[in-house]
Amino acid sequence: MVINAQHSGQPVVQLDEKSKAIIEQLQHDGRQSYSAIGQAVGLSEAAVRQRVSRLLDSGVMQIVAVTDPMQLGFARQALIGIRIDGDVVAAAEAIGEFGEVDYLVITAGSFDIIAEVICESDADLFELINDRLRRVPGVSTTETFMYLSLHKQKYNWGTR
Amino acid sequence: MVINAQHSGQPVVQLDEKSKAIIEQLQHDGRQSYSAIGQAVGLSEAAVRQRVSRLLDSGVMQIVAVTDPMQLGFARQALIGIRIDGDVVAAAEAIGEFGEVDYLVITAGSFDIIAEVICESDADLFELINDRLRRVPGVSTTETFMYLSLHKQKYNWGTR
DNA sequence: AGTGAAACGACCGTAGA
DNA sequence: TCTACGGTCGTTTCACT
Repeated sequence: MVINAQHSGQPVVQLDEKSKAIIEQLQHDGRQSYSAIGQAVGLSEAAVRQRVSRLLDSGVMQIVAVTDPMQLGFARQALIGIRIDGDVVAAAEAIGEFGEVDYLVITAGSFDIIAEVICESDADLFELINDRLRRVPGVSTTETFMYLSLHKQKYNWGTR
Repeated sequence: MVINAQHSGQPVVQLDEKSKAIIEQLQHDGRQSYSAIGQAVGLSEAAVRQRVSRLLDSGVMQIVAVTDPMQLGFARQALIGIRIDGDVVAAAEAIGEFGEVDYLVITAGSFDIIAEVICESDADLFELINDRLRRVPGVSTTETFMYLSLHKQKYNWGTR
């Protein structure tokens, strides 16, 4: 499941100030009414609606619920750096299948793949790494970085 | 800005099946109407609204717009592993101030801090790491993992 | 916590500039 | 791509369970 790749030739969307302002509004509250947004940015309700539809349809923006894993009892998070012998993409596909993996990138550097995992307990995390991750074809070594605290997390790209 | 910490004594919220189903709906489309959700999960519109309000007020869930940095011209993403001499938290605060940093965790392992950064160009990334990051008090060494491709990204925690 | 009903406001399609 | 305008549907409030 490749969502995006650098140098993929994807068109880069140029947003005007109005669209940036709309996105900014929706980053604070994704359920704001179109008319409220319109008032904030100086457009009619219908105009806001059209622009939001375009942003959603083109995939530039998504409006989704995000949950806090900690508050839901998923207390063990970690980043895992993985070195691969052989086909990195195939390994990435396989590792991406694990439900505990919520984020996976192929990287340049001393790791080929870095994945973020969310587990309920140390035991779950250990089982994932030891019993499943290390048995994925191509995985040679792994290095685990347990989260001690999450200091910053933001979603507001494209509107700075 | 500490969003969360392990062993922080935060109450863990127990969600029933209905609330999980509601979250699941909103993870697919954060602007779905309460009545549509109600039909999907078997509750009245008013009941869905009350539950969603509670989930939002308690901070368990957020409904936000997320954008695709690539499509907006932020083509250089990287994870940076950072080793700190001295006060890790102070360094984390300082590094978190950089606008290019969208994600920052304090970790156990061979890095003290791991940060995700999003830049428009290699030059921006280089400037960030060399001119600003390495001058943050306490930063001893850094290791950069450039993104080659993003294979998986999901937001649907708590509802598996 | 959940339901139901009525008033209000938001949303959606269409038409026109 | 914007505004204008009705019909329709969603949301809100309130009384009740």
